Amino acid sequence: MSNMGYPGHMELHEPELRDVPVTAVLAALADDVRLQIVRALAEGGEYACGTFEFGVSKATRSHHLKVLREAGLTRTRVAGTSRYVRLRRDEVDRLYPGLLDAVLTARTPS
Amino acid sequence: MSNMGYPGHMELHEPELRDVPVTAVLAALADDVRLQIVRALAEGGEYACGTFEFGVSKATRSHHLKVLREAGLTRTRVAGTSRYVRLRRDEVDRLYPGLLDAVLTARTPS
DNA sequence: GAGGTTGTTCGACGAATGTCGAACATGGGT
DNA sequence: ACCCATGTTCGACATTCGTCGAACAACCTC
Repeated sequence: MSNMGYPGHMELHEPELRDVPVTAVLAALADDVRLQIVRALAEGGEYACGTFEFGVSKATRSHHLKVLREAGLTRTRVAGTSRYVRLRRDEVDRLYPGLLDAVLTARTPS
Repeated sequence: MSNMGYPGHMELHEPELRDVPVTAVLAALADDVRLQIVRALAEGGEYACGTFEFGVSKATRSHHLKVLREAGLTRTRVAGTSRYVRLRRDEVDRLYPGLLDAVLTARTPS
């Protein structure tokens, strides 16, 4: 069992939320597809990336998940060929109280 | 000159906050210059547009104030050649409780 | 009215963003 | 080993965005 480094695969960039500019966090949430992803994640638990089928290609989906991750909003666990994403709810709520609640409960203006 | 139906002055577009998509509200706040403006406005009261000198030209400043206004975040009162802007704090707080507080109290991770 | 102040609008430009298909990488199954 | 499923990365492309100077419009004061 080699407990040494991880030569083969890239480490996932998951910054601390406090190191991310507020504008980056807001920009990450200011997209319809990403907001749908966040809403789905807010149900709780982990979701494989492939779960999110919102009318975009898998390349685009991967891009959006990267934006959310690098904004400090999600955490990703690698398991085999799949990656499981979950919302960093407690951390977001602690640093930005009310932000997620405000965004998630928003009604879409018909 | 005859009156050609051309309006004497454009009406300011100030939508109701509930008619603005959440993504538009978030996008309006996801900019450094606009965030500085909102922070200044959060002090309370009205501010003339020229008050905001944040290293951008007056054309850019006018653009940012338009974005904030059309996102339903600010209200503008015309008085002579000046325009006085104020934050629609109550309405924002009512529709998105915690949003402004979360954004305004954010520390810059510089 | 002339001139100055305040703010908006109009192109124009570069940068950033969302999107896709295709190629690639990795791991699981048979 | 081969194939397939899951995701990422790489151009490429169109669109949007932030920025500016210049022109314009409205207003106030002399």
